[in-house]
Amino acid sequence: MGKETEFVKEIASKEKDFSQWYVDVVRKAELADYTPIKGCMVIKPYGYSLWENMQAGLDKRIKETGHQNAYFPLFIPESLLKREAEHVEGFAPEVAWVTQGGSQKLEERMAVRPTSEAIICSLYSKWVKSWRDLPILLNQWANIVRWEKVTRLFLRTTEFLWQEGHTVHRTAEEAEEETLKILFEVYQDFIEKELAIPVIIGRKTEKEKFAGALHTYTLEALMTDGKVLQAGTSHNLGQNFAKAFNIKYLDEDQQEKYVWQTSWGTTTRLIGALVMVHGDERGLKLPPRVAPIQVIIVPIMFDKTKKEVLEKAEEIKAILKTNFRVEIDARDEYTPGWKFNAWELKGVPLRLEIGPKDLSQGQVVLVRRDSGEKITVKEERLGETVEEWLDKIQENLRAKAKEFLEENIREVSDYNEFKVVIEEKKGLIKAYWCGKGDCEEKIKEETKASIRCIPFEPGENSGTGRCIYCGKESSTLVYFARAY
RNA sequence: CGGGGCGUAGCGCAGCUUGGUUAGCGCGCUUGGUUCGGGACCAAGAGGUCGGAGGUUCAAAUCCUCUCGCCCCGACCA
Repeated sequence: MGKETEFVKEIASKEKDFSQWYVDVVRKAELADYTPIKGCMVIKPYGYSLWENMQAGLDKRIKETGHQNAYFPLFIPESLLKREAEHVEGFAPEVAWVTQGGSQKLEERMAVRPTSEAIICSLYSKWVKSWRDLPILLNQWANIVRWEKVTRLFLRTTEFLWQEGHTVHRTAEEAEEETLKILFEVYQDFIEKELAIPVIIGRKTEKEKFAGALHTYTLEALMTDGKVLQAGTSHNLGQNFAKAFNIKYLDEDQQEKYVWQTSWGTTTRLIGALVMVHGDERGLKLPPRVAPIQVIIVPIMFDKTKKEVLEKAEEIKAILKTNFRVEIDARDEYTPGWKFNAWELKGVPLRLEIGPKDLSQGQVVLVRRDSGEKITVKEERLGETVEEWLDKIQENLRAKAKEFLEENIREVSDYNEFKVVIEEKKGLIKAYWCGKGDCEEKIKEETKASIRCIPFEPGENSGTGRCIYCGKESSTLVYFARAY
């Protein structure tokens, strides 16, 4: 590896200092940077372009499953936020308050939304009268503010971007069905297919669920440092908010009933996941489906042939542009080698080199970011080859991540072994749990590992075992890990 | 919010212990020229409220107090 790493002068070693590597990649790849405001980052054009591609993939799925976008206010009056007791208690420590408008002190202070259940439910109570008004299936793309004590680029910032869905249903079954539909058809499908990140799916424990929800489903992704990141959540709110906000409808049977609700969200945090799942010593590695630039053309410009090479590069760009996101790096002041490294750091999936030798032979050179594999392609086969290779890269990234995930799930039945594994190997541990919050808490205190989720698959694990902590007989097998 | 570390040119750092005239180095940047298939080279230049505020002193990047920010490890979270 020695010689390989010599190329990377700008970022810390992923092997030796993962945290610093992460920060370096985010900044040097120009995804984001710090700002004069504590805990708030700027998402730079390259990073924002990535986010836009991610938004498009999510938005498409959200709409395909019958939802519409809307936009609700940034501010939430304190009285509304306080309606649902568990909810306000959960968010209280991290709410930012507006107490003054201009020179006037406000009669009632307003929260800058830490999430929008309260404001949206207050409107739903106005909108819902009859069973014919249901369901309501809305999503909003918005910014959120949570006054976090410790922040990290993309992973935890004071202000962040997300989408939050808020739905209202007639029956409990319908709400549960919605919660699961979002989990699988929207989130899992998007994260695995577009981001090439495999996820572990399941239900959160009481301790870990959303404040105010009946229960929370989650998608957990494993980062290459062995810690997991919650990639998305889908909550079945039951009737908690319906009762707090008085959302009732008159049913066909002439009975007045409370509605059943869900909410669900994913955030710009997914960008952090992308970095930490696929990145390597040389920087970012972006899945082609969401990469802002899928093909970067680097012309090899000798004095005598510069003009012809550039013309050909433009011609190729024009052809590829109909199907792919492609750019030319024709900057005079950098050598090809420098450009190769720079675009690798930025994670561009495919590099296309074209020089005088290629010109004379009607070919170009293609190089994969994920494997380093290099081939020459005849010009007439370029379009199909690029398409094929982008697909292969997407699939390879997914397969690599999947392999890493599977290698790092370990079933453990002895608590001492648990401690050793979590400390030395990290990753996910599958173990039986008695269901008591006490055991969950003790394990977290002693090992820093939390229960990430209770997986769905009871079928194949219908056996029983002993709680990893107290030894009590249990049929609940759960995933533990240290998390971001 | 507790423990630790850091803050000096765009980036990475030296100088601080033991205060002293003009604050250095590498990369980057500007100009000119030669280059270009894996981070090119030569020459000449530009660039600093030493994170901020206050204090000690004839004199502060250096000593003292306060403060802001970032990173790491904990408690909290998407």
